[in-house]
This record gives sequence, C-alpha cells and structure tokens, in this order.
Amino acid sequence: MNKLERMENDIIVKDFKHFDPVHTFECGQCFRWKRTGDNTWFGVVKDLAVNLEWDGKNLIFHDTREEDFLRIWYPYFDLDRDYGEIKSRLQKDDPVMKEAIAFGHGIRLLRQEFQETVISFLISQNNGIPRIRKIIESLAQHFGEPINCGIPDIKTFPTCKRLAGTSLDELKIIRAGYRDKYIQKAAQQICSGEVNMDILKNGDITQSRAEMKKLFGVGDKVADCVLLFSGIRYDIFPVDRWVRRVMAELYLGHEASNEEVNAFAAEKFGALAGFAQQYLFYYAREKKIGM
DNA sequence: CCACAGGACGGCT
DNA sequence: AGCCGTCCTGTG
Repeated sequence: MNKLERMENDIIVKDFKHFDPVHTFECGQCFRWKRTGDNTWFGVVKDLAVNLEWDGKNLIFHDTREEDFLRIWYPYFDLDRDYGEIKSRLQKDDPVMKEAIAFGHGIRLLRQEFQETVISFLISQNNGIPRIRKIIESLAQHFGEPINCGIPDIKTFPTCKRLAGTSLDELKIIRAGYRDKYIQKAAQQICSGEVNMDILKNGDITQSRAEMKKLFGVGDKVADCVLLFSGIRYDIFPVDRWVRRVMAELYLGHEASNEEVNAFAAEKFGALAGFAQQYLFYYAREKKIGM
C-alpha cells in the first residue's frame, strides 16, 4: 500500500506509482472526470465529489475525510493492486505491449459502481466520447440527487431505482436517442434482480457475458466493458473498432472477427487480459493506429 | 445531401 | 449461425 499523509483537510497518496490522471481518466473507462486546471481534476463517485491534484508524484484528495477516503476512493482507484507486477508480466517477451505500457503507464482500472457503469455504456454505443459525457451529465442533472459539496449543481449518477420509474417521455430530455428505452428497461431489470452478480463474478466468461446480456440493450461490447470497468472481472477483453484495428496491425497481421480477437487475447493475456486491453486501446486511440 | 461515430435489436435467410 | 436494415443525435 502507498503511504498516506494528512495535511489539514487533504489526504495525500505519497509517491504514487503507476498513475497519471490523463491516462486513467482518458482511456475510455469513465466519463465524469473533468480537468479543471493543469494539475487539477474534479470528479463525482457515488455520493461524493472531489477535487484532485496531481503534481507528478503525489495524488492529493482535497477536503476529504479519512472515512470517505477508505470507503470510496481507496477501492475506486484500485489502490491495493500491484501494477508493477502486472506490467512486468504483460511486457515479458512482448515488445508491442512494452511500448503500449510505456505510453500509457499511468492507467489504472477504476472500480466503478455497477449500475452507473451499465447505464453509461448503454449510452456509449454508437457514440463518441464528447457526446457520451454530455448525455451522462444531463442524466445526472435531471435525475440525480444533489451533492452537498460547496459547488452548485453537482449531482449523483441516478440510481436504477430512479431511472426505472422514469417515463420514456421524461428521458427524452437527455437526448440519448433510441438508447433511452435501453436505459429504462435495463434499469427496471436490474431493480427486479434479473442479473445474478454471483454468476458475473464466478461464472466462466461465456456465462458471465450471457448474464449481462439479459439486460435490454446490452450486447457483447457493453457486457465486457461493464464487467471490466466495474471491477467484477479482469480476464475480459472488450473489443471495439479501435481494439480490432490495433490487434490487426500489431499482433495478428490481418483483419479479424471479434471472436478471433477474444480467443487470441484469452490465450496470450489470460487473467490479465483486461489490463492489456486498456494499454492497447489507449495506445491505439492516441496514436491513431489503423487510421 | 450523405457518411459515420468506441453497437444492438429483430427479422430474415 | 450469419447477414442486414434500422435506430436518435451530432459532427464533418
């Protein structure tokens, strides 16, 4: 575990390795972090909002109580995982991965709230990141609960209970388009307990995916993103256009189906497939590989 | 006007 | 099992 230090109302993670907010917040896993300055970021997680400061070495959580740090931020930032170990295993005998890791060395997989991740990635389909962020912000503004953090109009991500009781007509306001019926129905399904969390965690990948795909609007891609980005399982390799491109160009040497890419990743990266996917995805997108 | 964006559904073969 | 038209909205 990293060294923690308290400074007045702040909590500082000292000499924090394997982290860079640019990498972690812009690798496509989350949508609610906003850069507020050269070294500062603002984010909302569960019922908390925080101003973060990153000086290149230390991560400062401003105005944060220790109990909130332990309850929310410690798990969220995946602080008890040894990324050094993961990186060295992934890049052993793999020059491609070595370069991708050097490029996105500050990526960590955030452990995000399950319901929020489902709704967020339903919204993500057929959409670019700026619009996803806009819709999610609107969703929070209209249906979330206010957070008492000194800044006006900061809202929680709405619960599925709230969304389940929202009419399609009301949902139109967020301009999610045809996805609003997915949001409503999936929220209702989650509330009625249709998804067995034990299968998501402990089934094999196929069972786990099938369980996710009970939710209306969830296909392979969204299923995999939710499983990985809410910290349910890490042996999962979400495949989208970018990942297909980077795998074709850097590993396979030919265009491949999603199934082929998944099979290759499972064989090559195994239990660490999710981490591999994030390094490769970020590398591919920032370097515009295959474009 | 059209193509397409970090997909999925539903109906068809 | 695989293919394909369709779906909202915004941007180029």
